[in-house]
Amino acid sequence: MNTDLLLQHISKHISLTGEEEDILKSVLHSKKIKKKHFLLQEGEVNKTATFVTSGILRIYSIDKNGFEHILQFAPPGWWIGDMKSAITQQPATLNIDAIEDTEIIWISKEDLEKLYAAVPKFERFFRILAENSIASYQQRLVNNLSLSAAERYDNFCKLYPSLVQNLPQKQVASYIGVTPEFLSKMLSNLSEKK
Amino acid sequence: MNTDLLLQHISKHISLTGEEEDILKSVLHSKKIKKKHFLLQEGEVNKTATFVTSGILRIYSIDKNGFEHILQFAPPGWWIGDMKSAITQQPATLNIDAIEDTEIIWISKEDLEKLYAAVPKFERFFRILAENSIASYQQRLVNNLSLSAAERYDNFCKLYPSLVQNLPQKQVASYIGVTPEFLSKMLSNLSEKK
DNA sequence: CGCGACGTTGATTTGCCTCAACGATTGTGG
DNA sequence: CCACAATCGTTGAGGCAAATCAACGTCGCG
Repeated sequence: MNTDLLLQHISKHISLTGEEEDILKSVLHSKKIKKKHFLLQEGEVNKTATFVTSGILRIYSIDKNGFEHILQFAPPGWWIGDMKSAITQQPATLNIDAIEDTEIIWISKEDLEKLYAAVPKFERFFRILAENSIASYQQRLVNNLSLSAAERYDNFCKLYPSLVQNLPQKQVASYIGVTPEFLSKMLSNLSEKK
Repeated sequence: MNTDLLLQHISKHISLTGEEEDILKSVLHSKKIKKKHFLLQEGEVNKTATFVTSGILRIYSIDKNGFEHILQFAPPGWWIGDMKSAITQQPATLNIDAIEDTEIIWISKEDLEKLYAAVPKFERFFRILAENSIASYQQRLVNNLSLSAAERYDNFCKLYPSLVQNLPQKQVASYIGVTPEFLSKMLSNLSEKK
């Protein structure tokens, strides 16, 4: 298991002794998820904290008409999960699958509680992580409420330049909240204006 | 200062000794905010954690055309803040003001750090708080991406029945993401169908 | 090779917005 | 306590951004 990226990510917010690092490593597991395969499906319970080390995951809901709405992409270095299900241990309403072959590191909810007990510093780490996540959800909401589709697209490109290159266009459309057809027309209008 | 509601709220997630409670109380301040007055304005830095004990606050952005978009209401028992500004200590892009006369308890960022150092349990408390907040932002985003205006209104009424009673209709419109005119028409259509 | 996912383009529809005018209610200063 | 302004909700006419539906070309992959 390649824990380099995870340890590097953690060390940005808290510093661990060798011993604490060992405790952490004792609860880590790794897993590979093939393209289009699920890490979590609506109805299952989200029982782990998940960190992406390679590839890309996405988390999305499926509405009553069968359309997907992407909440977040998780490239390497990102955490992902259905938070409501993780907290309540009730069935998830969100789905997580792999856009390309992906590797993750995961920690079970039980082990995470043990980790908090053994090394309280991790409470701090995940607090900081969660607060950063709130900040980006607040921003995302503001954007959805106040920007036009073209502006949301622009914003997405600036925020995730590397993702835009690697994602099918319809995934970007689903993230910014428009139909694939509309995004296609928007982009062709945009390029002919130049 | 009336700390009952706050202590009760905290005790749902962690339990404090008498001594720890005293340490907490030593960093608490209270403040009254009159209706329509600001707690935080775009451009200022969010330097405190804020807990509402009476009244209602709202947090919102103002777009380039001058329209307000409400991210959250905070009735008694809720925390509120511009998370990005609180983390980075950069100027806020969000505004917080009082919908009615309101009382809050606040903790400065510096004191909060001291509190974390003195009583690490509070890292846990705010981690749990933040994770719950993420869960509701995820749900809010799903709703905004997948529901019609009427469905979002319905949802809001079910989620915050007491708020719907006490808020001016235009505030609800701003929260669910429609114009006041449209919400008005929606509601009159809805009632004539019955 | 052939199938299925993806992107494109066009015609049409629609959910929601804009602008404007008008009562009703609230609140505030004289 | 009244007069006036400000805010709020309502209603209507018209407009626009984005959705819908359908048809078609293309490419990557099994």
